[in-house]
Amino acid sequence: MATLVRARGVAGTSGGGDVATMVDVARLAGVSVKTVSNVVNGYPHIRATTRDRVLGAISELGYEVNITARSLRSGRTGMIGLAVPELAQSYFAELADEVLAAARVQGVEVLISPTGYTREGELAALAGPRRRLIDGLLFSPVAMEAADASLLELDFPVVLLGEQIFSPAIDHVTMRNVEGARAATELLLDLGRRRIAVLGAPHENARGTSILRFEGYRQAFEARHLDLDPRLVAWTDHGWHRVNGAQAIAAVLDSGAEPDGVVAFNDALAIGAMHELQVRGLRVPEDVAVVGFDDTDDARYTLPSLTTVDPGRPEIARVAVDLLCKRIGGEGAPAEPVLHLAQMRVVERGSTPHRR
Amino acid sequence: MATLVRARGVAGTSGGGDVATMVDVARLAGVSVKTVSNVVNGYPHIRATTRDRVLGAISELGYEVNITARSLRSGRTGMIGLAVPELAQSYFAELADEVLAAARVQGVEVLISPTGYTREGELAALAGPRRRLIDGLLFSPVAMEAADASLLELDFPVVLLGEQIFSPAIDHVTMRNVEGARAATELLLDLGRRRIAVLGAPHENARGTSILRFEGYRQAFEARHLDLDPRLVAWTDHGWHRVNGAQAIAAVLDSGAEPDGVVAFNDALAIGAMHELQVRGLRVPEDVAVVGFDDTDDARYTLPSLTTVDPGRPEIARVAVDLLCKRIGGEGAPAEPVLHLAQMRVVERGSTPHRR
DNA sequence: TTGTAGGCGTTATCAT
DNA sequence: ATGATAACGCCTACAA
Repeated sequence: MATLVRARGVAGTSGGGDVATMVDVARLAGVSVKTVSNVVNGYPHIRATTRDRVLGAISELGYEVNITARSLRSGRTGMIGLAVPELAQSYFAELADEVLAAARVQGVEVLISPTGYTREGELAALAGPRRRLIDGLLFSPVAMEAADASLLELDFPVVLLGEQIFSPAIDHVTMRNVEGARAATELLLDLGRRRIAVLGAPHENARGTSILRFEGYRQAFEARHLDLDPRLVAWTDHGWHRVNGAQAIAAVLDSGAEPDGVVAFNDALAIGAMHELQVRGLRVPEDVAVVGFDDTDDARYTLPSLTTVDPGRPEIARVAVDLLCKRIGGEGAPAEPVLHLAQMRVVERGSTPHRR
Repeated sequence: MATLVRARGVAGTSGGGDVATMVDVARLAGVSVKTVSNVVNGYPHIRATTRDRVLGAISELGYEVNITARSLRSGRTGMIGLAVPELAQSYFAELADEVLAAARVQGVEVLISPTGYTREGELAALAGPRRRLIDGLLFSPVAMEAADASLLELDFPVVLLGEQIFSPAIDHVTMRNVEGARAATELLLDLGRRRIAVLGAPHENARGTSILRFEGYRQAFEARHLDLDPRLVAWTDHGWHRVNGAQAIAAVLDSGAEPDGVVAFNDALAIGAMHELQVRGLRVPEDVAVVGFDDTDDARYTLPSLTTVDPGRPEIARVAVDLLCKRIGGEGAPAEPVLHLAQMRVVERGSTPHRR
């Protein structure tokens, strides 16, 4: 029927401000739509002259493929999700930058969902209309409970970035939490410190990260047959921000525990604690040596600069994105679920004295 | 024709792991597809019993509307872009969190593109396939040149967040740069400081932000008939990170200029500078008072805590998202291009002595 | 108030 | 190596 011909096709012009489609390109190049599609998608068996004609028409019309139409047809959106608590926490901001860079290499876009440290926020990242926008999800849960683990078995690939080991059936890419916290604690023990406060310890609603890092702290003491002083163990009520670190070390100091070292479970806690120590007239590292965790950029420019555990964040981002893309593509993906632990190392700076 | 009936329709089952479509819902509810669409989109004139039947079928099948198909049909994706240099810079990370929150209120998704402080990165955010994924763009350019301004006149809405006033034809939502820098400088002058270094001053490839904030610094001196010492004016080669602040103040100190105050054009520069000052044995604020710009969370937990200019970031995010959504919807949008300057204020902390 | 018939721009199938 | 045609799932006319 004549009505099948589109209006701007009838007019025979390129349509002015209108956006060119494959039909327009095909008409200008004198080929079929399928051939244009083949050229656009790099299909190999195309005569060079044909390809040149098509490419000429494409650049003449300023044609760009309509990703929405491709998505509808192919069932893939070319986007992956990144669900993290908030970007204002440097660790997640830097992780997001690295995920975005790795995604660019893979040719996929990233849709970031802040989950706000809440269970509801995390469940919303898994369900809802957002799920239809992405082909897979990088998920860093901190508030979900073990009982929610079954929700992770979705009809599309999920790679967990956090430390919550919910299920051996799901891919995890994460850091050596136990080893990192143990190495941080051992650094202080090597320096002769014995009254080492720990900030971010697990309490009732413990997060996986907290449990694992505390285990590293505990192991370091146990290996040397030293006892833990419960007054030196501080947990935080509302997250691991700087303010929580300041409050936590204040509670330790007020208890009369007189710490000579601090292991903080992230850099923000360490920075807050260092601030509070210095405000109270204690010298870092002479009176109290401090070690953080995450090696965020913040840690380089405190005074003194902060000794911290580098968890291998770029490696985590790259491995996780590559793995997720393989799962989505279905090619080259390992048959078994992956548990990848990134390379870890302690970065010694001014908040701990030099080791001899 | 019989071939139009889909395979799983013939089978008459719900299709197991298959995803339900409007056709499935319509069949189960015994209504037409159009009616399902009406219910989903909140069309008012529907009989209550019909709506209930449809809603029942929707929940029974676990149906969710296919956003991709809706996008193809409607020509909108329901996503907006946010193009900023990098998330690792706290200002942009906190801005991104606030944009995401405002977008959630508006019911749109946000696609973040890091532009890496490069002209190519910024042009890529405007062109390329990414453009087809979003209905509008929040754009914070720092490297584009005035000659590129015409590229901003796209076939879809753009709201500029940066300070580059390229064209009066484009919506801008930004901060009071001149007033903020002037207020910061005047605070130091009020305290009796006269040798006030400025970090982040414009040089050849000047960014708009730098030019505007330097103008504020200049005005404060001019208003008091004081001269500028060029040795106190420091620009940075590679961005406004902490390391650049440390290098810039080092250059000032090495010139023998002996500053008693510092105005840094963002908090990262201020933190780097404060670090370098203290490493060299200078006391903040006694010997050198320091003021930053941006009121990032970083500024609260330096030692001393950092006096800074709060540029009204949450207001910027909210106003920009709301304006962009209005432009996209075409309803309630102002006829003229908007220039919105957010409320600004100086937050006094420990890096400047108390004013009497 | 509800139903029917395209078509949004792309890719897959099948044919040539 | 290339072409014709049918979906992908939804929404807008128009019809009833």
